[in-house]
Amino acid sequence: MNHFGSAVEYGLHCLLYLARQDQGPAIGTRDLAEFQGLSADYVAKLFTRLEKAGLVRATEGVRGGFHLAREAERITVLDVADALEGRKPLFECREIRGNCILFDDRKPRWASQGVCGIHAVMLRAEAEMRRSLGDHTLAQLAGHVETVLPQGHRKNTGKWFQGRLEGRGRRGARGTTKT
Amino acid sequence: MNHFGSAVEYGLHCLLYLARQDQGPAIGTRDLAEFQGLSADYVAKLFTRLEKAGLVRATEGVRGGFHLAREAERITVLDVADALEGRKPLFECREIRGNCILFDDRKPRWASQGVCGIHAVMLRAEAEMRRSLGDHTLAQLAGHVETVLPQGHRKNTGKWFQGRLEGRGRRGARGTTKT
DNA sequence: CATAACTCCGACTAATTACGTCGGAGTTTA
DNA sequence: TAAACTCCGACGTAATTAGTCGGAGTTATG
Repeated sequence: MNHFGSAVEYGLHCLLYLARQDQGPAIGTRDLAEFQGLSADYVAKLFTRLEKAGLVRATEGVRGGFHLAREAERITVLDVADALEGRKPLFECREIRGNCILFDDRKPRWASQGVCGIHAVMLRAEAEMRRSLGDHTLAQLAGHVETVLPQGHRKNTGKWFQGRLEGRGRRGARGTTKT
Repeated sequence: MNHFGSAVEYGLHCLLYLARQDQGPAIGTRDLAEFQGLSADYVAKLFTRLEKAGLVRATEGVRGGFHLAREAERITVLDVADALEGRKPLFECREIRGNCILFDDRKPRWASQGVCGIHAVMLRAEAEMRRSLGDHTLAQLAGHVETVLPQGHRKNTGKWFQGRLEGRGRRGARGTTKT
């Protein structure tokens, strides 16, 4: 399976919407999910993890939703990945070194001293990967998206979320919009 | 789970033994496994993949076993990982872009043009990781091991494999050495 | 003040994947 | 000729991921 799963992908896509409208009102997870055709329950779950990691801040109640907890320039893709899937290593060393049949019974000290050479190579590769992810911020990504999308689309997106927000709390406005 | 699993780890450890004794006779998978306390069946399976990828060459029959197919300087950790677990990406883009609720029915061309920004970041990180793995060869790793291990140990290792080889083919020499 | 919408949170299920095992077929040496 | 080896794909089990469900607390509307 892939090292980064759907959680990271969904989370990043959602956070980009927050980054693009951060001075406005809070955005609800249900709206984010519906706008992108994702499972609302699942997105909600992801946001609780993002909040625990201190990347977003929730406001409760009917007009509630989420904001970024700090500027988009200071949230990296690496932060998001670690928050959502827990900092997991590329490779986990099983210390095969110590299994050598020649040490039957007790293994000598040098067999488990320092880091296994293979493990060291993997750690280095992992560090490179993390450095690369840490170099990209939500602000950069959001900026990129702006340049690619037609202007009209951005406007329509803003309107849709606005309309959604205004519809909230009104009795029966949602009814049975369960997917 | 980890991106690189036990297959890569076992495979690299085994290949290091081949690299360190490459001018000698072939080494059998059963011996490699037993020496390191691994499952013999599993190691055998890994070597069929390594052979398909052209990294090792088998010689059949009673005194059979494996050699590296080319010099240890020209086999990288990346080669081994790809051979054993198949070149799998860090991340697989599900093209969330195209799900936007505003395109109900047919999505515009620009929604799926080029690479998704998030995907691009992931691809970059993956490239960095692969570059790093591609920079390390079996020869380097084997050289490192030599500097760390006591001289006596290398000698004993050679002897053990030698002894194992000579014991082969003799009626009943192995008997029920099944683990 | 009561209701409906929201966030918040952990337990639960289903599908996929990694790891390891097994049994059979062909090859070579004692 | 028989025993040991490599070779090869199918199978089983355990762990992880993706997604669902139900319940508790908070806030605005009628």
